Amino acid sequence: MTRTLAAEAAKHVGKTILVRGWLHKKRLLGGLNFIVIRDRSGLIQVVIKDEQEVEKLRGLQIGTVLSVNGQVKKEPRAVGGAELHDPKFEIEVEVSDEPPVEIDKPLSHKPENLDTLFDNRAIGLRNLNEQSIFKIQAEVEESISRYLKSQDFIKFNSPKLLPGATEGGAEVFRLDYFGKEATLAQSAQFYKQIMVGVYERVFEINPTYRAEPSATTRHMTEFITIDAEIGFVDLDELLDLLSNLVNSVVDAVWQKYEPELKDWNATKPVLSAKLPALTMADIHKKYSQATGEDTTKELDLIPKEERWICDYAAKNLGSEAVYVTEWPVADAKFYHKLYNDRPKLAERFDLLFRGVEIATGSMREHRYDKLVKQLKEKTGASPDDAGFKYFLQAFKYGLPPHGGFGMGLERLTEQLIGLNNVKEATLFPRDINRLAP
RNA sequence: GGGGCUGUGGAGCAGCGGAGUGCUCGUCUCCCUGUCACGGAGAAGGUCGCGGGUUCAAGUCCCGUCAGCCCCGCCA
Repeated sequence: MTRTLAAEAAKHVGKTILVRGWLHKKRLLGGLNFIVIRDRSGLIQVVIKDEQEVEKLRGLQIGTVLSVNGQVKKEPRAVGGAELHDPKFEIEVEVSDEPPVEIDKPLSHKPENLDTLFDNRAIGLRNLNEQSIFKIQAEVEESISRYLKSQDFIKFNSPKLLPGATEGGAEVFRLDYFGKEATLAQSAQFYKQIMVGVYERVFEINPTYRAEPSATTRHMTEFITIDAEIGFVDLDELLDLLSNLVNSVVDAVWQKYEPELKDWNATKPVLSAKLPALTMADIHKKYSQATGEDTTKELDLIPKEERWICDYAAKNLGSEAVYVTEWPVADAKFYHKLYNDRPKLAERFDLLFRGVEIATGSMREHRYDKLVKQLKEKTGASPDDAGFKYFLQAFKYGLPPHGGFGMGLERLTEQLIGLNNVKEATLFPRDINRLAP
């Protein structure tokens, strides 16, 4: 007999079907007994009266893999409107150990319990609420791909093992590479720019690695970045594209997973079609005036400012996401393009969403001579270093004006759902204290 | 790296100087024919993170240490 999924059972009322899955819940009442089976489609309840069949289940723990033949009965009292009667069980994988966490009710996401949550991740993820986080995340990823492809982007993959030299800023992981030193990619930056010379519009969704000793609710040592790069654009077009992308992702995810999002008490983000943009100087000024704390000397936004300006934008600009533009050159990377008329400012932006930075982007310096000059000034490195040489080659042989952005998949998921820690939106988080599971 | 907070059966918590570490969930046994956070009766399961100290008496107070979390810094 071919397998029928739990969610499809209601279509087979009166017929005998085969369901395969995991024992999710046992309620043995005596003469009348219920169990719930979980498969990839969801849950189905089985009603057991036959004592011999009940005996097969005795001693088996949640997680037991089993298959069951049973007759589908329409039953409004059961989840999904149908349940299985007169079941015959076959135990496929017997589980006799009690699971370390209960998976049939919500798991604790309190900060002090996250350690337990992650230590038991392999089992805890079977919880339907945990599952929903990563279904939502999968749709975030899918909808990003769909939107970018609809705009003529080509998806590609860049290498994550790189020769020593780096773009500066974050610390990188160093590792032995057959006697030479290699690093783990801190971004897809150089490769996506190189690919602009090939396809004009490219993106990838892959892991990136940072060896920062950060212990916060926003940072991990490994995370997934959506890296996009676009040729023949200016800053306004770039900001518009990202605005449209974010709006389209929010719509897609809410359309597909509204019940799951509401289970997490999520609210649909209020976003303007064109996300509002405020300059760094303006935000410092507004924040300093509102709070009395002077941040006008800061290069970047401090975390409190990020939260404050998001509140401000939600209340005054009709958007829970807001761009920060016009970054001081002192905080710019060597590949950032500076404003022609204001060389103290870079054409860089961050996108803040619900108090957290979810994306960063910029126009890139595409003129070879200027780029080499900025490289030398900013990093002190030689253009002949293996880490820069091939990147620069792309410019020497013609890259158009271009720009792009990197967006954190886990941070976006976290903020869409309303979680408090980016690790909760990560299947198997990696941070300064955790390397397993 | 700096500051703060927290470590108590498998999970989540209470106890904060004094009788026998208590509760909820889970597990096991028994009862239960519509449960769905089932209900009822009983049972098992603890080096109270670890090491010192104070005290007649220490999960409880002090010191150290380890682990985790939160904030700051770094960073995205």
